[in-house]
Amino acid sequence: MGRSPCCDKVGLKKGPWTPEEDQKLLAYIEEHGHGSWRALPAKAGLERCGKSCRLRWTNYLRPDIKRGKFSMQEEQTIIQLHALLGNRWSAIATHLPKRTDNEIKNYWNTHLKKRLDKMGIDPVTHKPKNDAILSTTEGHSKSASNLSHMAQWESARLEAEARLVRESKLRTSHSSSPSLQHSLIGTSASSSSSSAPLLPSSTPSLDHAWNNGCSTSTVATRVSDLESPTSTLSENNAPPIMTSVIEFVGSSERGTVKEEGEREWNKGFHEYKDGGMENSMPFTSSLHELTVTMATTWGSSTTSAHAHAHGHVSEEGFTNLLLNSNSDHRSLSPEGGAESNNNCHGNGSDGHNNGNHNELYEDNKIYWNNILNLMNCSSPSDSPMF
DNA sequence: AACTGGCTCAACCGCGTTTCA
DNA sequence: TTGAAACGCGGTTGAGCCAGT
Repeated sequence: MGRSPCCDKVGLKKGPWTPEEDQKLLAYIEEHGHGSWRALPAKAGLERCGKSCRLRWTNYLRPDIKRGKFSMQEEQTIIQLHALLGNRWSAIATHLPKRTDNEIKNYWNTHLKKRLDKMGIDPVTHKPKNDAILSTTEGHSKSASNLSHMAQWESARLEAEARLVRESKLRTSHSSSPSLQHSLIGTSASSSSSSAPLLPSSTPSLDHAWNNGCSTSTVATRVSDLESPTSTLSENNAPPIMTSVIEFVGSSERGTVKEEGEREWNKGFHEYKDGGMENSMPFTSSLHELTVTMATTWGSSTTSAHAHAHGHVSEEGFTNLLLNSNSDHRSLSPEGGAESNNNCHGNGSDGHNNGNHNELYEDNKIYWNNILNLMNCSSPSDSPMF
């Protein structure tokens, strides 16, 4: 289990990539796919380690990477997901199409963290720094403390999903075209990671492959909009996930995952309830009831509701939910916090630094409403486990 | 013009996980 | 079953840029 020795080799170049190196790497991958990263540098005529090549490709050269400023919506999504998932950048990147985990991580560290800090919110815990401010709103404090629980559950959920994806890959591979099959099996089954889909050797154009890869799958659904540059679940992307969900309904494998998840969520629910959050979250006494509740709650989204009616929801639902929660005026909590979404930690946030506690409190309140709404929406039934 | 300090982000490092012989 | 190799993730670094003095 030792460290990968690839970067220890003497004579390998480090540091910034030159345009010539980029060109070589691009040309090679366009023609052959990356295959084994380890073997790639030699084959491509690069004096780099495979790891460096992979990083350069995933973070910079890939054709589907969106560069430039983050939109406000993206910022909010990052903040909300960070509150739920912590520093799981690849998982966060899953929900931000065309952004790399590295980019998100950098953006968080250089912009968002500071912004939250200025707002008086601890960027690590997402709890208000000044507890006194919230002392009159015990519910929010409890919400804050329970958030870490939620994050743990979400982690468990993601892991369960990853298992599901892993299984689905194996399953779908039997019915997929050989090239895609190669692509799916060839990727790592790691929960949060997989390399970019391998390109069929006959693929004439890289862009073409990226744009059409999904269509060759048995899952014709194009969820390529959800593709995330680096990511894990995203790359395998929604299609495999959805496939697995569809295929596993009623199957024993799915049942296993479901049971696991059910136990976790039941456990979580009790902790959650003990924490006084039962009013903020549509937990119900039975999974069926929960599903129905969520389907009803999500009535505004046909897709989501439909998915819930079948007991599962794809990643897409979660992402859309995040994004929609920023733009529409759904009010899922009694306070209707979603209505104020757009200003709490976006552009307007910097205007709240002057120590006005009322304003700060309002900011925090809105902020937490957002997160709680998010949790409402991305709650258990969101998971394929259900 | 020169210096300084802060900021940004590409790239590296080290570790944990997964794969495979 | 085991251990080495390969891979991917998150934390960290440092070169380059820019604004302020």
